[in-house]
Amino acid sequence: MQANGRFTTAIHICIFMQIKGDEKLISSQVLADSVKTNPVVIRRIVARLRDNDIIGSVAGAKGGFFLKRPASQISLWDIYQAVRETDLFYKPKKINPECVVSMNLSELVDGVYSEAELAMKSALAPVKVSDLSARLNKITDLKKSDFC
Amino acid sequence: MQANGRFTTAIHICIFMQIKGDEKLISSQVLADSVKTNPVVIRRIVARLRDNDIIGSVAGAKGGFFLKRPASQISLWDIYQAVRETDLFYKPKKINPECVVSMNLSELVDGVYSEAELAMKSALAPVKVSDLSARLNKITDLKKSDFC
DNA sequence: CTTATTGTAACTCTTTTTGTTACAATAAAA
DNA sequence: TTTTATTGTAACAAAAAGAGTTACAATAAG
Repeated sequence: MQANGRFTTAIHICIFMQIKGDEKLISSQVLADSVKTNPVVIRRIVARLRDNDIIGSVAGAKGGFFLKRPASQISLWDIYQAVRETDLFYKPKKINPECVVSMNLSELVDGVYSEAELAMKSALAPVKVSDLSARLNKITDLKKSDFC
Repeated sequence: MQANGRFTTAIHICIFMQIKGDEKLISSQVLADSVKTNPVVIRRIVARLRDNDIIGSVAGAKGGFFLKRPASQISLWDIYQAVRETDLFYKPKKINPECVVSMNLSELVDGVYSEAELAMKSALAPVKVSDLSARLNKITDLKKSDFC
């Protein structure tokens, strides 16, 4: 899996919670079953979403998670920012002080890399969790009962 | 280093070759010194650029690499495509057949992920290796002699 | 022939990510 | 108040991806 496995899983979590978590707390175990992973992996991703005010949590028996905002106000860009660890592109740390190219490379690519990231933002920001849920509904004509 | 270390290094190589490799072959050893890595690492990246008609090579003594096209016709998008291994975003391989969200997630994110990639292309494609070299020239007022 | 170089395989080392175990903290419920 | 279900997190193991290294056949210049 790549650095962005978290991103796709976080989207999964948010869609799941919109559909299934309406007025109800969802546990990390239920999410883990849906995603086919370990509850701790879920809690780690949720921790990042919690830090970014996307998800809230309740401890103790019958505790769990809930969406902290309407799904229509959670964009894929919000999620991407919450769960990403490293920069989109790598900037070199080993610099050869005797080479003008090496010395200036970071500065040279800096502008373009920022542009690329902004471009990505412009693609991800307009898409909300609710848009994906709506499309899922359209695809599957789903009833709340008929999924895990 | 991340998955995209290759990308930045490949840009480094191309800029270096435009400035220093004018009418001259550049060896993997010289590039490795500039990048502060091993010649084999360079040859591996160059192999990808070669497969994409960005760089050509000559074997044997006094052999080396050369830009196969004018630097003004090599975009960062060309380089990105040449050296990238995995998709920009991860699509899940473990699918839970009992969960509608899991079952349809790939299809749900597919469109947005493509849009994000296209957005990135629109940022990277207009920038050519020659643009970066030109800016390097402006920054450093470089003479061919004064770098490694 | 000798030498310098690419191309590539095979392997190790390092870093990143994911998975797992364990347990304190918490709150519901009996 | 004890039991139970749950989050939060630390610590560690396993897996995957990358980068670095060694080795060597193939090639071409001199």
